[in-house]
Amino acid sequence: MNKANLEQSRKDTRERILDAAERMFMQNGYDGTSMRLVTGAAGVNLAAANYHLGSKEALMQEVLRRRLEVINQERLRVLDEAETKASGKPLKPSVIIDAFFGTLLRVAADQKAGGDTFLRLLGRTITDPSNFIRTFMSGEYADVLERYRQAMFRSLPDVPKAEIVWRFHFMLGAASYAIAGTGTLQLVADWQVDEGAVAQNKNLLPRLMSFLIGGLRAPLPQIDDGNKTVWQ
Amino acid sequence: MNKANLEQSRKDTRERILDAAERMFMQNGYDGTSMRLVTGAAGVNLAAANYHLGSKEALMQEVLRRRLEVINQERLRVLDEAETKASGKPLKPSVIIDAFFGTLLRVAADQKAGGDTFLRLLGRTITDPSNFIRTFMSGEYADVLERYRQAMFRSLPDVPKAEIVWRFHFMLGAASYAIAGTGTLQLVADWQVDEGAVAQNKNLLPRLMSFLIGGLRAPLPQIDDGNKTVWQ
DNA sequence: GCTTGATTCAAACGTGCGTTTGCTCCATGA
DNA sequence: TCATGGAGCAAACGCACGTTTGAATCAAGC
Repeated sequence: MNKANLEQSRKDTRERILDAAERMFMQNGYDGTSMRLVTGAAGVNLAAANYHLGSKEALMQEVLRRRLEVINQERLRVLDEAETKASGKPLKPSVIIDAFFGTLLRVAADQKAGGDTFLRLLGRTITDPSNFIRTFMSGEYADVLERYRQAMFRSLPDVPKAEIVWRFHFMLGAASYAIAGTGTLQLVADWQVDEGAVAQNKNLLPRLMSFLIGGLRAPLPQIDDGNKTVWQ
Repeated sequence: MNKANLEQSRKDTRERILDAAERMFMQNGYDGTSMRLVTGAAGVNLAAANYHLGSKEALMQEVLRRRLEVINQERLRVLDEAETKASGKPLKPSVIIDAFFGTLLRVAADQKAGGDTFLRLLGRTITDPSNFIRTFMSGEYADVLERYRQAMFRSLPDVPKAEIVWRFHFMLGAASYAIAGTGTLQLVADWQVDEGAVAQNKNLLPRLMSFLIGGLRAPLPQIDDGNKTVWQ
């Protein structure tokens, strides 16, 4: 075995662990997934997971990081591109929303394998209670969220910033639940029948986009502080 | 000790376990919560949980059931009342949405204690991967979902039913994430500062309602099957 | 040919888990 | 007065967990 093959072999084991972990975490959640389950699914020795990844927490972080890195860099790139094209003018809300949520679904659909699995893992992880996951995700998203927040503020100068933040939260929730693919309440009958249904489903993105933009542009509610501006 | 006091004592222990479990499950998730943690927080003996509730799974189900029962019965009552008042005519979408999500928040806000804790637990449980929770929740929601689905279909006769189901899913996601109170991405700075913030926050409901109705009434997306109807 | 260092592996470590076991306590009612 | 049975309790059960250990394996480099 030459050096390249050795390198390949090492990489294979590590990535097989990551791929299996992604699948198991998606299906069973973090606490519901054991190292034995992961290494069993990956077809490697139990100790290999700790050897290559360090710990269960580090394994989870790497599962999330390796894909979020690609997605969030692309999110920044697309936003940069849109702002360059707009040459200083504020972006339309729909452009920002598509750059954020559309990029997520497009990148996931592009991945050779695991894109769909990751989407559903992400949809569940976003509400995970465990502390180290919340901390890690905050860090991974910090830059992207700050840039998109500013873009939204510029895009909607007449809307109170608190209102924008709230609606961004609602959008995140709607998108997360949809890509999680199967919440507790299985309303869409053919969900989870096909493993690759979420990312492959080309109808999800336009459906989601319509809903999100509709929600974002809805008339502002009447709030205690007397703000009655209609958002249009 | 007379019969009434015995009864009271029995009830107290059982309910203290349920209250503590509700709090711990909300904070740590189902798998992340141990029976020792629950009974410790409740100030009762470890064996008391199995004695009064049977098992950890049964404990979780009872935590959810005792509040969902009240909420879902009220949801049915409010919908019945609205349909009676409409005397056969289809309801407005906003009325249906308020009957579903508004009732949830109002009932939770009414509860003397634990309403807010339960809301956040519910927001997280709705994406829980574990099988027995999904099965249980499906059963608990079956009647309510069927009634509301039919009401929505009648309310929007020109909109494809598949589209209505999708948008109901989006709404569920937006609401769940918002009431979970703290997702991984903490956009709203003052969230989770105050234990009673969600249910007490009178501004959440109007904000959520505006967003949901805006999303529900958004123009229909262009779908592969060529449907271009605008939903208005 | 032999050392080196990275990888694999079976086995074990200690710990925390859900649950069960007997025992004690004590109000109840015949 | 005393048997009855619900409730509380300390202790233990067997098991699965994350992690570590130390030996075995093997290509690479001198």
